Amino acid sequence: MRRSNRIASKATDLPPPLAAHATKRSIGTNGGDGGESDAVGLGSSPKRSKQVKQDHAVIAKKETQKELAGASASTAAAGTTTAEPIIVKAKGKTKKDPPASQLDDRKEGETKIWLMKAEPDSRVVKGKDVKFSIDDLAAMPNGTSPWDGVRNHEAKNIMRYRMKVGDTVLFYHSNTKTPGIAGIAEVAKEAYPDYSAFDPKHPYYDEKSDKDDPRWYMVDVKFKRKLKRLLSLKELQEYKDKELKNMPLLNRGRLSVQPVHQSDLDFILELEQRPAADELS
DNA sequence: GCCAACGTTGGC
DNA sequence: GCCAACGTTGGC
Repeated sequence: MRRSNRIASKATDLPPPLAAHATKRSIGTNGGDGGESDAVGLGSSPKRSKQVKQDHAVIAKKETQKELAGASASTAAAGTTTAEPIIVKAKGKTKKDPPASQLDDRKEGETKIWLMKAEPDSRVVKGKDVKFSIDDLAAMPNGTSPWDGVRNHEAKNIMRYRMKVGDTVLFYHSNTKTPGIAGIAEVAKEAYPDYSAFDPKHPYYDEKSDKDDPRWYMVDVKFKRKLKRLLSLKELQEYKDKELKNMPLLNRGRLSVQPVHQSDLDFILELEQRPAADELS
C-alpha cells in the first residue's frame, strides 16, 4: 500500500555514518509506483525461472546491479565514505555484498530516522485502491502495517538492510492536495519479502520476483502519533537551504524511503510546535 | 557500456 | 493536466 518515490541523486545527508541508499518507491496508495514499471503493471508474463539456490550470496548477487548501482550513486552523492565492497565466495563464484553504505552502521542502541511516503488519497490501480494515509495506518490492527509496494531498489535497500525495529519513521503524504509530513511511526518488524510482488492480481505485482528469489522487501511500520499539524512540503521548503538543507525530501523528491538526520527531526518537531503560517496573524 | 527513447513520479 | 526530473529499457 504505499508507494514511495524515487530518488534523484543528490547529496544530502544521510543519517550519520552512512548514506542512504536504496530507494524504491512504494506504492501505496497510489498507484504508481512500482518501481519497475512494467513489472508492476502488467499481468503476467512468463515467470522467470527460479533458481534453486538461494543463499544470501546468490540472492545478493541477483540484486546486485541495479541495487548496488543506486546505492553507490547515492552514497557518492552524499559524500559519505564508502568502504570497499566485500567480496564473498559463494558457490565458487564471487559476488559483491551490498556496499558498506547499505549495511547497518549504527552504534549499539542507536536508533535511526527515516521518512516514508504514502498516498493518502484514493487511487485505483489494477482494480485496487492503493490509498494509505496516517489515519489508515492508525486504524490497522495494532496500528501496524507492512510497507509493501516499494518498487525502487534504492528505497528497498534502505528497508532491507538498514531499518531496524524501533527506528523512527516520518510518515509523509504525497500525491495529494497538500503534501507533507503527517505523523510519526516506527519500524515494527525488519525486512522480509514483499508478498505483494508475488500476486498477479496485486497492483504491485512484479513478475520478476518470485518466492525463491524475492526481488522486493518491506518492513512493518507501526503508528505512533499524528503531528499536531501537517507540516506541508511548502513549509518545509522554506528551510531547504537552511535548517533542512540535508533532507533528501527537498532535493531528491522522488525517493520514497529516505534517511533523515537527527538534526532535521529535531527541527521538524520544533516546527510542529509553531503555529501554522496561516494562523499567524 | 553508451545513450536515445520511453515511462513514472509527484509537485504544481 | 502539465511537465520537470528521474529511472529504466533496449539497440547498437
